[in-house]
Amino acid sequence: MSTDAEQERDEAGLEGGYDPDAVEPRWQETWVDEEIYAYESDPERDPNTVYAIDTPPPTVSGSLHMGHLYGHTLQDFAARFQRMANGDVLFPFGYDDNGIASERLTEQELDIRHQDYERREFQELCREVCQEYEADFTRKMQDLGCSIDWNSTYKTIEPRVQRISQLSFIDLYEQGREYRKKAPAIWCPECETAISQVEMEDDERGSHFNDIAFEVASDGTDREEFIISTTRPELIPACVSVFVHPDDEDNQDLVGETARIPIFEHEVPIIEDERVDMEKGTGVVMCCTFGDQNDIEWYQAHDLPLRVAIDESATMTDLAGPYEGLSTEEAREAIVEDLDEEGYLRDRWEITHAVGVHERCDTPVEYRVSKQWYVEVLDHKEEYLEAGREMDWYPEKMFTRYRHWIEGLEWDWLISRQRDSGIPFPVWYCSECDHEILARKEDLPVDPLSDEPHVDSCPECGSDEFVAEEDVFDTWATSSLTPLINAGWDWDEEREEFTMAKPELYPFDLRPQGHDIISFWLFHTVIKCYEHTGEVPFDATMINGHVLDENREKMSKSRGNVVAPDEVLADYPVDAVRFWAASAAVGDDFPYQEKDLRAGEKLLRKLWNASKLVDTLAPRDPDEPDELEPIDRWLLAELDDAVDALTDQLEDYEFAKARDRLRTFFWNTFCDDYLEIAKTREDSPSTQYALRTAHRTFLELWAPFLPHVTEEIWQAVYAADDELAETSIHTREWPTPQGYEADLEAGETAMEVISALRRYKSEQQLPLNADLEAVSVYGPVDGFEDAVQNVMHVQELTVLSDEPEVTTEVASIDLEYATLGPKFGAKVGEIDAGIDSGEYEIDDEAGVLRVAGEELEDDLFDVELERTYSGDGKMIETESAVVILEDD
RNA sequence: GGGUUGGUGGUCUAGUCUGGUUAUGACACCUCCUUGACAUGGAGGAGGCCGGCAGUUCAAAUCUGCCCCAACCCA
Repeated sequence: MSTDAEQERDEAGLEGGYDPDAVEPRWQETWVDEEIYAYESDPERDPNTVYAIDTPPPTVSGSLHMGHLYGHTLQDFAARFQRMANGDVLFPFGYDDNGIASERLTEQELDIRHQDYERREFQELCREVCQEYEADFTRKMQDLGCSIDWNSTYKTIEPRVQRISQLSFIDLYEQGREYRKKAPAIWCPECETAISQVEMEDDERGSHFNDIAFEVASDGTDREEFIISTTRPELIPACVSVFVHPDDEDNQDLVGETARIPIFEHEVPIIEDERVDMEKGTGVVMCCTFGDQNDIEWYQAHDLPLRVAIDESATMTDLAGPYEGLSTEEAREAIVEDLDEEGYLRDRWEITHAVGVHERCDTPVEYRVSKQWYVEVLDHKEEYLEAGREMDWYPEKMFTRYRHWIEGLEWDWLISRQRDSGIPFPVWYCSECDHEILARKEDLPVDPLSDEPHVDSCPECGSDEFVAEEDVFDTWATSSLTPLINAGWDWDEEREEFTMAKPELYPFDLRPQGHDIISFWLFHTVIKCYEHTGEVPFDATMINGHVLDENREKMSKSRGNVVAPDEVLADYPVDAVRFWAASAAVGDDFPYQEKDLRAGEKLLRKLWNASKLVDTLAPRDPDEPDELEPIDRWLLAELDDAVDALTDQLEDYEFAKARDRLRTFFWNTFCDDYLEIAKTREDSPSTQYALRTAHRTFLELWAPFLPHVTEEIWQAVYAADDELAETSIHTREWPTPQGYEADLEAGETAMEVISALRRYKSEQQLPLNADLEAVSVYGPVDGFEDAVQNVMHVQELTVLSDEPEVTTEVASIDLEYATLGPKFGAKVGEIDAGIDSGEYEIDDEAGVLRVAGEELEDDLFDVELERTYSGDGKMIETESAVVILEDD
């Protein structure tokens, strides 16, 4: 395989056009085969010299989408730049395959039910099914040309990660940061598990508002009944009280009375509470076990009883009497019908409203009281906020999202899930006294359902009967541990402490993350790792925006505007896609645009063709002459500036700025200006040296953005005959400024003069290589005379030491407002007026401008002269030169 | 409903934190040109009251307030 590739590489030259279809897959394969991006750990290595990325693992059961492509491409820009600039880079890859999504995938693929299998068996099946998906995902990722170290991968379902997850649980437990408690929790009746707040989202659903009459059972008021409005009549059997707002004068008479529930006949108190929304319905509301979060708050605040009418699968319980066994939907219809029949239903109309649903299955959630495990977070909000402050945020403004999320936290983190697969809690309970028995760290990973606890009897009560914890961890409890997984965190039995196999990686340099999941994935990772290590796990976090469609609208399956990476890559080179990916400022959403991809393709061709030209103009490895000529020194000095600017921008993750800076400098300055001049100077050793230096540097500077085309050209032109690991452009040192000094003003002026002459030819409809008879230049172009003369085909070029015969008059006066304003303040208006009306005097002797009774020093104004040329030929003015053309 | 971020030629955008009078570039459009690589190239041109309204200031795309629109997060 690799010999084929090597052979092809040797044969590759710069003949013909650039063929990305052939070149890109060839390099992708070679890079992977020869492990160009492999990271070799050295625990002794100075952490400051390693650049490590903590890549959040994608859910493998989903297909690769533009978000994956974009996110990983951004990371790759950073990885490739850092690898060149600093040397050691870890760019790992993980697969998140222990979530509900993977379980469902396995069930579908194999047409099985997880309930029919033992937990370990089912996990084994999950692993098998996911493996195929992972292989496919890996192939697609490799097609993106990212410099991932494919030796450093992990799966969240693998035993090593299970062990780390369980270690994490035990460590937090021992620190007293976890507790098990019976409390209301958000519940998905479809998945039959508790879920956390972040897994619930709002969805607009059609429903009915029902006005239902409740009788007053006590006699403290004249009223015999009142009306409540509800969208969930099936909760009537679960009603435990009725609430009225303290400011609600119309209904004050009800407070303190007792209501009788229709059909079910049980009686409940009427209580006042300011959480009632007076604007909604009649202002009287029922409180049930549980319709929404308000019900939970009331239950806790007013010490109300529980009436559980809905079970874990959303089926009515015996409390619902005749409706027992019905689903909530069936019960809703049946109850409404019966209420209507008995005269309690007073009105009913259709509405749409926001319903909380489980994001995985879109099922409306219930609230259920159950015993669950929680991680305490509310008491450490300040510390987590401080951890966020310690990280560098790119862009900075994203920190506010993190801050607001933490400030708004109201629940501790619920980490137990009632699933049959997933990573089990390493816990048993004493069947007598409910004492918690945790597994020993050295025994992990364990599954309490098939493993025995390490004690024979309960240390509390001596009982020898144990009940295994059946619950498994929330996915985030595992996927929040990726920095620890990547660094090889583990419990060292002998030293009795946590250790890391690759301590030099931690804390990681960069954490990439989509802006929509800062609040859970990033947040959970920060707090978990912080609690385990006492350190913030990342130095910096880079928040990427979303890829929108061509009309700047969000891509979604329902809208049918999703663009698949496969389709894009079938039409465009990966390097062109990367060029597009670099177009947006990090953090901004940006549209998928074919025109940007075409612009990328054009750049690849330009780079290829310019390389071909350079190859014909100069030998590949010329010696540096003792003295560089001005035009060549000028180019290299400009190149130094570009290297400087680019290095800073890439360090700050300003990929869009770096891309534009480099493109402009390469295309306009190097190709349009310098290469045209170089064509006329190919025999000059100075130019040969500058051409090659610039060309090599350009390839290196482009390498993080365009890894394939730069490697192809580099190997064809410059690489020695050696191992690819030694010769790849991607393992080279990032360029540094060489300290060239040049007369930048003269260079700039010369380019202006050339532009002016080009414009003249264009206006005269002349070919650009047409001869010009005689040109005179007045302006600083020292050392660039030959360049101007040769490239513009000027037969006779004269540099004037004095201004040409012109009559001048003042055309306008430009004021330096930046210094004038602070100095003269309100007087500026008068000064402006004086100049406009011509009431001013320029004193050339003293170098001052007298206007509006003030004397302005010469640094405060610029006189723009209108020149009228009276000699032979045509005069062209540029910013800092005057050009005279005689051409008849 | 609350918060955050953004709104700049036809399209995408730079500039906004740190106010300074000609608002950046690319794409599309029009005109012209076979430069020793690239016509998938090159030169030039037209096109913007910087979302709206007020305010601060000698001066506002930039600062302040209100409003409109969009996205995201949270209810």
